[in-house]
Amino acid sequence: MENYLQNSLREALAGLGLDESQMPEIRIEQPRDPSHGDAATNVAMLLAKPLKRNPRAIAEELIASLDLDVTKISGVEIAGPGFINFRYSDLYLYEELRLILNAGSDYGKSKHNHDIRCLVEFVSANPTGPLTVGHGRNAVLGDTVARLLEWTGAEVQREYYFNNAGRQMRMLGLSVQARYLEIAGADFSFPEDGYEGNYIRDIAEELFHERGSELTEQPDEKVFREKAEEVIFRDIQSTLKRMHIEMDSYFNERTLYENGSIDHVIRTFRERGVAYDKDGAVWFKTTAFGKDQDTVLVKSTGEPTYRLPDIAYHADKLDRGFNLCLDIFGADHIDTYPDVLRGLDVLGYNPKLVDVLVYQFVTLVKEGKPFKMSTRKANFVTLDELMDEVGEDVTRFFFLMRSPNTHLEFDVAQAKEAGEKNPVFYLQYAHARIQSILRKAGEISTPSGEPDLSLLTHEAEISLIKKLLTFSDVIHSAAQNREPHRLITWLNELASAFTLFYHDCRIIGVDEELMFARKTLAEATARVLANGLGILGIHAPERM
RNA sequence: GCGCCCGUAGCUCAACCGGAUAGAGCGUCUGACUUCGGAUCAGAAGGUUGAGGGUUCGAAUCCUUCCGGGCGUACCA
Repeated sequence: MENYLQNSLREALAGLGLDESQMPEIRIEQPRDPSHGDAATNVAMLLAKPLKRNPRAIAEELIASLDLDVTKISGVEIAGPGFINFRYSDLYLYEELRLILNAGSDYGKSKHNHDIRCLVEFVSANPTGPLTVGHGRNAVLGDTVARLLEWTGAEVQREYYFNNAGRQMRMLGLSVQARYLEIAGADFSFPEDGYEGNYIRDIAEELFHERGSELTEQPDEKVFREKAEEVIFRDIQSTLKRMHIEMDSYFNERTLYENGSIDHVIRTFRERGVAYDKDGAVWFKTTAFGKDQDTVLVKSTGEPTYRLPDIAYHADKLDRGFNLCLDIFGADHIDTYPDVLRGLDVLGYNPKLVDVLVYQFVTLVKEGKPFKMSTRKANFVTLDELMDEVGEDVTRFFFLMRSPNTHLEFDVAQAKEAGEKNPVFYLQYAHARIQSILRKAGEISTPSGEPDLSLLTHEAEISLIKKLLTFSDVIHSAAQNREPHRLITWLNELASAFTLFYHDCRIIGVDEELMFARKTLAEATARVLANGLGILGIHAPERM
């Protein structure tokens, strides 16, 4: 419909003597106020300045030369400072409504991004502890944006990037070793910066159970580190699975050392004159790109900083043929990714193929006070604990309902009493209620053949249909902006439009032709609710 | 200090690329069907969009100054 209106307007403008260069961008939007029609454009206002004419006069001429199909558009009017408002014809609405049920679980899918091969990198927590509510936002955002992209036709791969070497992992191994020695009754000293969580003790106990005290003489922490990694990764994967997140691939940072990518980056940087040695370290000349300071790529100890493998990793993704690399980052990484982009540019890759979704942090509130989370200090609430309390659906919903760009306040106590207050139930309830009605209505015989949808003339029926028809638009806009909360807002509006219909229009107990038509509308609504909840990774229940 | 993000109703948040009278939920108050699920619905109260200035037909949205909060500004990740 949007395309249709744009094309018609473009033709009309051409008819007024405008050539390509004068043609403004024709945007069709949905007016906030339904009395302004179903679609509107501001082209006349955009033309007012270049043509030096009154926008309303332009709009009038434009309308006069518009040639619109009456089976689609039933009315056009000029309003306000020069908006042109269109009203859809009922015939068009009935036709589109029929398409919803034909498309079924595919309804809402589009091909907007059919040319995109995207790798979404998210979670990417190193295996030093269980996933916490701090990781939750990342995990759910990444997965949902991936789903949104899939619904707009993109090919998507979900990847988890991790590093199982380095200081933190060593510390983890030492922590487990200390607990193991403690359990075995041997001398031990807990490392100063060790991991204090109870899960460390659990891992040590598991190890003791399997191997007895034969490991007390181990010279280093290797065995313990490897065991910890194995157990923690298993735990992380089960948490993800519980959240309906399935990774397609796991990428170990070590690969980049083994296949020479890291060396290649350094070598190329030196050749291009953007890397140099100073004080025993290798530096990236980021001042040349407008940064205050140059950045260390390889420390004087010979160990690279995380930026170097990051650059190599992104080059690797592009080498694998993806034309969109989407990273899901917390606000603390906001300053690091420009270095990656610059690095890619130096290497000859197109940095525009990398896109970063930066989300603001989750503030954990405990007993009314903000609470600083730390995996090492064991100050955290795990995602599993959260799901035990409020369930998987509420957990996902919670992380999606707000714009990634705003801080998310997470009050533990409030989440626990979430129950009825939680808006996710409003959506699920609407779906369950429709299913209940359909079950009851199914026991009553309906006329055979196609329903006569033209019987749907009530205001509540019409506005419900109109709402349904904007489903794929909202998916598209949520995908393009990487903002899943838009879909939630929209689903709330849909559920609300349905409830209005439910209160005004009975399905059971009216004339059987009308019942058939209304049943069809209810079915279409349930379909769209289920599809929408599915994108959010939330269950659409038959009963509650 | 510098950089990025944020500031909207009592609270938590919306507002699609600058559009028409800034909207929801929770909370508060007043009401509603003897039939399809009351986990519902209708209505009321609640706002100088942090403050000032600017840009234009039009600003919560863009620019600028200030105030307040978060994050970063490591040879940590």
